Amino acid sequence: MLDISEVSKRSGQAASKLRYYEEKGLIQSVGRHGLKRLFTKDVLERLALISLGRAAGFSLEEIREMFSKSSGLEINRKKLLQKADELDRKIQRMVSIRDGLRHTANCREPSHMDCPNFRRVLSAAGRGVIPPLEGISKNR
Amino acid sequence: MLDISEVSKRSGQAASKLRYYEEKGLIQSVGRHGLKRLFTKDVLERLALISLGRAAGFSLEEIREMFSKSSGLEINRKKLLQKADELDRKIQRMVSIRDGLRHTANCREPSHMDCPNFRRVLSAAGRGVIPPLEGISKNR
DNA sequence: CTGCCACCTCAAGTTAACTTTAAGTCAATA
DNA sequence: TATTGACTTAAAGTTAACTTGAGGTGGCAG
Repeated sequence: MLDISEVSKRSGQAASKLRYYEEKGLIQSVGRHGLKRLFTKDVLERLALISLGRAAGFSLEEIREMFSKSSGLEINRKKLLQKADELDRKIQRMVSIRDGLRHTANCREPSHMDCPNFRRVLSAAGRGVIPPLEGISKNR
Repeated sequence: MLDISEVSKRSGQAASKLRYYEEKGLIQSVGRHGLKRLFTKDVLERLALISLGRAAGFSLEEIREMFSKSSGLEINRKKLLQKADELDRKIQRMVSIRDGLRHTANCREPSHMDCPNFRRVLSAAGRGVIPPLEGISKNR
């Protein structure tokens, strides 16, 4: 059993964050000693996974979905694979954007918008990034 | 010359966002017609670049730095390439994380933390993600 | 000239993900 | 037993990136 400061130390996460995560249902404490929360050490694994997800740009809510209405530590493997695929798509877009930045830095066209290369990259970057060439557009 | 609704239509960005961007120094209007802002059409290119940067996960402040204390449209090519490199590193991490998610979904180790594969992925994912194996750690 | 309406400004509201603060509790130590 | 100090809760504060709302202005169609 670990108290919150122990978990904080071992996970590198602020205690306030751990309480916040518990409040949001991302982790659970298994009991109390007086007022003080007690955690089992598998919370550390859970926290590692959460950090992994956060680093990948997923919201806490999305991460919560990755864990089953779980019998303990069980992870929802299907959701996990879904997220991996999602991440794959993100990566594709980031590659395009990276190439777009490099291109923009090097291209000497007077206006980037006239460069087909640049326009292609914008379109790969995703929704709302591409101004239509001339005229009508979805506005919100 | 374009008024704000024209820019909004062509860029697909809400007028409020355009005003906000101007306030933050990311775009400029070139004059007024009465109260109404007037933009030249190269603002569209600028906006495309901003969207590009946002889609890549850069903050408005970071994006602002990508533009020179600029003689007009000139882009700070050096900063642009820096950001591309930064993005490259982000991509590397995301690839690791994606692999980490896939691994976690498939690995049958009782505890992922005991799996060297998983630990390697965590460490690739970056700062603060890796709980030390046992004991002493940076806490904030 | 009058009034409309798209635009304006400035302030306040919104969301996510936390942190900070104030006031309280309680197990362990002296 | 009294004090200490790490922990507790609840509420409020913080930041980024916007949006929304209230109240104002001024070209231009009629």
